[in-house]
Amino acid sequence: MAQAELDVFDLNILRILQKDASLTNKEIASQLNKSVATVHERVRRLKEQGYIKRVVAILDRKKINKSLIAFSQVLLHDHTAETLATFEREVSKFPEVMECFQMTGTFDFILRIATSDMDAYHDFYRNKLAKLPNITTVQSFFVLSETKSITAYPI
Amino acid sequence: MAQAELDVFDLNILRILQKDASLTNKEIASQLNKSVATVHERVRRLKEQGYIKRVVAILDRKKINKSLIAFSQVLLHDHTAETLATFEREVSKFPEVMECFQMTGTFDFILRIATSDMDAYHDFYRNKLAKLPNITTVQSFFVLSETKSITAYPI
DNA sequence: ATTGAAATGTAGGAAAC
DNA sequence: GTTTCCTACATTTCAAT
Repeated sequence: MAQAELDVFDLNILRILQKDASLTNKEIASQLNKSVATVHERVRRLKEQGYIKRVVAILDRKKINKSLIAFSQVLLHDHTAETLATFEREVSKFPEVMECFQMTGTFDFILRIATSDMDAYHDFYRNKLAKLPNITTVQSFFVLSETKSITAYPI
Repeated sequence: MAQAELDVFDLNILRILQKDASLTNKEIASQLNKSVATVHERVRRLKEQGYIKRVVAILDRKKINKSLIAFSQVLLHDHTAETLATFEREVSKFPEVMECFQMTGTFDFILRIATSDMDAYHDFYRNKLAKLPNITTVQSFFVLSETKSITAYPI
């Protein structure tokens, strides 16, 4: 499968779907002055080729009792392939961990942790995260307020 | 409008839609052993009451030329309401800024910045971020690798 | 690759329980 | 609040360009 470049029409479709994937092909077609069948075919290809990874519902975290978001910076003892792989595998299993990135700089990983409150975070920290092997330090920062939070990349 | 509590059925619907919002009501109904109309009504309510904020397409950032993700920690000169509000308002206007959170700890804000590469980040930093008023320091960390990245809260 | 039109399936609304 | 029924609309396929 040749990975064709995206044209302006593809990009416009992606822009729209990143913001609202509940729009119908008809509405998208009308915005972009194309036929419904063409939009359908383009969207099918964008999914098939992996540009669109998935379509998800974004919830209001405060309404579902995930009021506390923490960013936790983790430093490991060493950086052997084994140590890194073990940490990544184990930390990914925790449902509280929504994101885990290996980073440049003075620590190794940054985690985004979602819990209901500080008690739940504390429990996660003591009984899950801090029990993983080879951790030197964990430094946590908590979200006070959310100024902007979007999933759409600027394209 | 009374904000009713969510029952197990609501939570199951939210769990499913957080992972795949392209499923039809029919498929959800079959998974949960309920009728399509019931699922339809529950989903309608979950949207109306704001539990579901929006439905979006998640793209593969590397395929759309957003290979570089930075987390930037920002410290401001002061914390008057005016200074905070101005920073929040202005930084939110930049399309590269996908997230902005005010934080506890040794800095004021954490930003998630998406750009194509280090040159583009540098340009963003010098010509946009660093030009905002009242910034004391910006410390940036870059994603080396993505171990886990989901939008679904654990519920 | 794009289109209009046909066929299929789903969403959305109404009425009864 | 749930179910069944019904209509409108959306998706999907296809032949033609």
